[in-house]
Amino acid sequence: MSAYDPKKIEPKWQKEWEQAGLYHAEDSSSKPKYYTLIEFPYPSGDGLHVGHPRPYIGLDIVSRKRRMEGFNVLYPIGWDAFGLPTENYALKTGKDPRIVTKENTDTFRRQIQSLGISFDWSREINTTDPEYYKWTQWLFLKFLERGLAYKAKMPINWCPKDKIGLANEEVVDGKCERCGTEVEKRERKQWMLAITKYADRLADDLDTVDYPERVKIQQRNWIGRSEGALIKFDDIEIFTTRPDTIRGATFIVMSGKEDKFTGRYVINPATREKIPVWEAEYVMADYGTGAIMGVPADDERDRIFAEKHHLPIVENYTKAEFEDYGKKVAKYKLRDWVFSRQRYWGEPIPVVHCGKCGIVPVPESELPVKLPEIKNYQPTETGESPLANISGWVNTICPKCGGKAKRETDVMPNWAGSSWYFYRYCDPHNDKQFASLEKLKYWMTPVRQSGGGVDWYNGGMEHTVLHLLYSRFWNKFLFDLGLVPTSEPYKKRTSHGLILAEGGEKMSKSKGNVINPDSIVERFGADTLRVYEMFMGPFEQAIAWSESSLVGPRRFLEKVWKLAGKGQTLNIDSQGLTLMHQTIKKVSEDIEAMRFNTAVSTLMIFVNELDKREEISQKEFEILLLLLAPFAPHITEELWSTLGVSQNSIHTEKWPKYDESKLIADEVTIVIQVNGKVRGKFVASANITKEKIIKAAQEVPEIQKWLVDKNIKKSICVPGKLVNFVTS
RNA sequence: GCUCGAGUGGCGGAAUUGGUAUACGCGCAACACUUAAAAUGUUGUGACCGCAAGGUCAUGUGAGUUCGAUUCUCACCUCGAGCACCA
Repeated sequence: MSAYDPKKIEPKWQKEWEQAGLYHAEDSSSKPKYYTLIEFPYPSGDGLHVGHPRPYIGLDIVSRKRRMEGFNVLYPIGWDAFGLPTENYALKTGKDPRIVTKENTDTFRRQIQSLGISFDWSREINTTDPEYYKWTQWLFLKFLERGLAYKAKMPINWCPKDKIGLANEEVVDGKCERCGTEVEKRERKQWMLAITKYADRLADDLDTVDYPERVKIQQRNWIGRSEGALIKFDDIEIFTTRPDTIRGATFIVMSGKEDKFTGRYVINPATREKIPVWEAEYVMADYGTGAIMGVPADDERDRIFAEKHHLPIVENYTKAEFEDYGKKVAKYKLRDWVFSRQRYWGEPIPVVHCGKCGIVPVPESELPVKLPEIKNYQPTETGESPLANISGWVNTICPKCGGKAKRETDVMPNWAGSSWYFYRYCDPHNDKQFASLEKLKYWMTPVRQSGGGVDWYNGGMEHTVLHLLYSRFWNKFLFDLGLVPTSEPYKKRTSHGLILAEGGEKMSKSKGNVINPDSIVERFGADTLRVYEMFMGPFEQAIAWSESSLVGPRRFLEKVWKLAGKGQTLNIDSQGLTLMHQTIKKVSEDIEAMRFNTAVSTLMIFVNELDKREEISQKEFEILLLLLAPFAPHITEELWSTLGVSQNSIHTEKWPKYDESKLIADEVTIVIQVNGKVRGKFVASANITKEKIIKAAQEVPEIQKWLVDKNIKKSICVPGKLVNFVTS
């Protein structure tokens, strides 16, 4: 038998799978559907690093298992390619961002394809493709049409030296990242999306989805709903979440720069007493009404304030019914979404400004409003987008009156394209609609459980607030218009941990510690990289890369390869049978719970056991290959093809089932404890009774010295596991 | 400051309806094969005491509950993530 050579078999099978269309999702099928989704990458100029594939491999394993379980699986990929780094690169080099994006996506595609991820490449999308952003613009017009997109004055970060607006990310310690100048706030009219209109539903509907609890908590905290009451103390209206404590209110505090008494008094409507009005820093101007009632007996901060300034504290007051004094309201931390950027590399906002007609949407027939090709990507000195310099593009005619008009020069934030990309995957080549309702219904309507949307969405913890919330908001809006079939976009959400550099630091080009998967594939093979990334630690935890640990998974695959050359037998003894069924059960369950690390170790134990034997049965080897196939798709396909049991790809074979009755071993080891300490053990048949265990345990020679001259006060017995003698 | 996580061998980690702590892997050591090395294989590998048999200690620290605690309760320490005075 030849040696295991991943360089020979991996490209061969990748080509074959692609030609056979093995991973193409079918838009109609007699099989039940399953939609697995990873966050589509931003194709940065740094190329792929070994952290990128971790989530792709994780959901690839789930997707491959689902196919083997008989599902019609949609596992797509694309590129979230608008955004700052590419634009800044263009600014520096003068290179067209389209070219840069093309180069970067070509690199990413080649690298991802070398890993054998079962993406359906026929559905690849790119947010910077006019055929794609046409629909991003169309969706924006829907928001405009329904009054949810509006213009408002909002502050932006302004660098007075560079004369450009800065993203938060470009402001470091209040200074411009490039030149170090102190950043100023400047008011600008900005496009806004009214996400706050959906605040209640975004919070409430978290109860209907399967997200990790900490993700739900973060979303709820971000929305920040608090229910309370508005109460008037004369002309000052305050907001409180504890209106029942009003009889304990002995002062009013308004937002201010420092603690000071205003000289004013107002009447507490509950007690009819005159109370002082103060100003203090601890009251926030933009939350609630910017004023609170001070209840020092009930609120810690109010008490500290009262003690500091010798204000009265009333301890024993009676609870009030707030309806008598105020009205019930809910307040939110969530603010409307600033939706415009004064930049180039984004989707143009498809409206024109007409002197006569005002803001006029670009008609659907004229979409997409294409980004013009330009030479200079520098924003204008007035803070407008570089697009404002292209007079041939800016000057247009009003679609309504035919008079002279100017195009909007702001573009959308890069959250826009990622707020709806998962619909496009369902119908990626549709030139009539962003996606047909029929196809959305097929892919996003639940098959078995309640709740709808993408069946399983995995992403990074860094996106659990903004991206998740924004896309849920778009989904709810489109659901209300009857354009999408479910009120929530994702049924189940999980997250993965970062892969850090060997020293535990984040990988970045600037630190020079980026590990490129190409070199790993070259030296160890894609299957080894895949198994290693799954084996290295818990999937949802951040973990440091370790070059020296890669040999473990490689040795494991070598062992699997060698098993194919072992002598064969038809017999499996009962111990072997038990191990095989236990392995099926454990690997199946671990994949569902994303415990990939223990799934791999279970497979290693199985392989070690088979490796010890002179002969193995074909059945055991088949089961091993089937269970390993989602983790290491190339080596298993190669070995499967030489086995000759089937003409099919292993990836379309049936996922093994375990037999409940075979899980329990005939014999078990019973641990003997004396006063809670392990003193010995013995082997007994699995169905031995308690009485027999206790009797047999006392007869074990090494136990007797611990029992001599002692009275056994109590014997505790866990059948099949343990016995504990408590002595006096 | 608040909230949520997490602390287990030399290293990554495993084990929870409370029941053999350290699975699996890396590393290390010895041996086999080899002229030699690599690769591979075999054996060993928590700490301490002991010639050995064996014993004692050990899951961040200290208490508690229990026949029995990595797992449950309380207090504290350290690290990480998120949020910024949210009434």
